[in-house]
Order: sequence, then structure tokens, then C-alpha cells
Amino acid sequence: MNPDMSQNCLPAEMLARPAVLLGRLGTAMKMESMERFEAAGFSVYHYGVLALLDEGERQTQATIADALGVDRSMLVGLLDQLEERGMIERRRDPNDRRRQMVKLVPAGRRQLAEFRKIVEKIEDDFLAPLDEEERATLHDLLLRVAAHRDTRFVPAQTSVS
Amino acid sequence: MNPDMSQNCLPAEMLARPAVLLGRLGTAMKMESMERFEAAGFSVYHYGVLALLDEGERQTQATIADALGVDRSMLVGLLDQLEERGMIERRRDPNDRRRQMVKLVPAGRRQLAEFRKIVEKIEDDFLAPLDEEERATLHDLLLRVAAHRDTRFVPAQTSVS
DNA sequence: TATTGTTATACTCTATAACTATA
DNA sequence: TATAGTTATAGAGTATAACAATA
Repeated sequence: MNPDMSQNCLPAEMLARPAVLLGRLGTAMKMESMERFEAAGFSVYHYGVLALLDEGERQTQATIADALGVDRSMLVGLLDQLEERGMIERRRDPNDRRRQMVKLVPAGRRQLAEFRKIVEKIEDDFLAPLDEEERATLHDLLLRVAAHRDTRFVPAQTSVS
Repeated sequence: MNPDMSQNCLPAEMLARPAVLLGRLGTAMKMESMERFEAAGFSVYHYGVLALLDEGERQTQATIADALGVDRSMLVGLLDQLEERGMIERRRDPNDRRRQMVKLVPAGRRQLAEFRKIVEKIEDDFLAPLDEEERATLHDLLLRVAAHRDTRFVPAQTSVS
């Protein structure tokens, strides 16, 4: 109908590449997430920290930073903010006073529940055109790609020891 | 084996979310692309511009910027660089001297061929764990998600007029 | 001397706003 | 007055480097 519609489009050769779509969509996804967390008075990184600590106390800040893939110097500010709001606790390791042990406290656990709602909403909005099965397929494909290039994406074994 | 291995991992609840994987992988994809294009002396945006112009001359710079989703002020520099290297030509529209018509010239077409090799290499490295059929599935899913939220991802109709 | 956490610095990216010329 | 393109400015975000305390 409108002969100019193709003028608004990305080049067909780019649309044909899964890698291009992945890059564009992933970036959009990240921006969307950041905006929604900002709107809630937090950042996406706060979610990552709380989700990580929900799996257990950490003996050093460095392991948190490494697991989440953020710089250690950046993590300091994130933990400061979470601590100020009473969501985590830091305390020095008595055996090695350079280290800070970090753990989640009840208020943090409650906030994590709120964060999960935000994440579910984002995902649901974003993946709206896909049904449950298709989302599972997408997840499987992405997880394999992610695990292949970064061991941080390899799901942890349930240790028997 | 190593009891600390799960310490390096992202939280399981994040790994379980396709949206999280999409955001992380997409960002990694974009960064990887930028680095490889930088290494070749260009930027990913140069590829976008050439790929777009390969589909036909443009009557204004604004349609290029809008289609690629970059700011018009940013496009100026990209076109300057491509013009300096003799890959595109700009000329004023005689009917409206505010406008610049932009088209690809042979050297640009040759460079585009090089860019395509880079993109194919990136994609192949990135999607290494997926076979052809799985890549097609991934592409289909991503395209539907992309088209749903942004008409620039709706593949252009082959016009009959 | 090396490591943990912290603070300070510098730089890149990009969004916004001004500005010029044409209409 | 509005639009196309251009240039200049400013601010956010982040990577790097320096620093203090402890080992």
C-alpha cells in the first residue's frame, strides 16, 4: 500500500540475521529493564545482587562482582545503597579483616519479591507474541549459546557433597 | 567437584529467565560486534548505513537515521567518514537544497562485501552451539518478538506496483 | 609484596540543544 | 515559521588508576 513503508525498515539482510536481531533486541531489553527499575527507584544491578544473596551469604564482595559481571569498584556503590536501605548487611570477616561478608536480611528479601514482579512483567510484555512453549524453546536456545561462551551461564550442579 | 563453582554463576532464578539471557547475550553480541568492526577500522553503524544504501539511493539523510534507529546528528559523522573514504556520495537535491541525497558507490559496495564477511564470522562464532535448523528457529522467534515491538523489524513487502 | 575493598580520575558515548541554510 | 542538516555542549555511565588497610 504505502510504497515508502520499506523505507522505515532495517535492511533485509540485517533482518535476516539472528545475530543482528539478538543484538538489537537484547539491547532494547536491557534498556527497558533499566528504565523500569529506575522508575521503581532502583537499578537492575540491585536485583542481581539481591537474587545472588538469596542463594546464600557471600564471603567476599569480589565473588559477587565476578558472578554478576560488574566491576568490583562499581559493586561498592550498589552495596552501599542496599545497606543504607536496610536490605543487606556487611560485616568484616574476623579471620581476614580485609574481607566483607555480605548477606541478605528480611527487608531485602521482601524487596526481592517486588523485583521479581517487575522482571516477570518486563518479560511478559517483551515476549508477548510467544506462547509458553515457544518461550521455553527460546530459553533453551539462548542458554546453550550463553553457556558456550561464558561459564557463568552454566547452571550450577546441585552438589551432593 | 569444585564446591565453589556455583559461586561463579549468575543466580539460578536469572538463568531461568529468557528475558535475562536475551539482555545479557544481546549486549555481549553488540559489544563483540563493535570490537570486531573497530578492529577493522570501522564501526557497526557503517555497516548499517552501507547495507541500507545497497537497497537503493536515499532522498534524505533523515530516512537513513530513522531506519537504523540512530540520531540524525550522529549520522552526519558516519556519512562524513564514509564519504571521505569514497564509499558513498552525497549530493544536494536540486528541488530542495536542504536535502542531501545519499547513494552507494562501487568502493562502498566492495566494502559492504567485506562487512558481510565480518558479520557472518561473528554470527557463526556466537551461535556455534546451534545447528542450522536451531538458528532458523531462533531467528523466527526473535523476529516475531522484534516485529511486535517495533515496525522497523517488520520485513518489507515486495511491492507489486 | 599481594589482596580486598574503596575512592578518585578520565574518558567515551550519546542525548540535547543551538545554529545555518533553505523552504 | 518550519524543516534538513550540521555543530557544539553537557551529562550519564563506566573503565582505569590510585589509595588505604590488612595479610
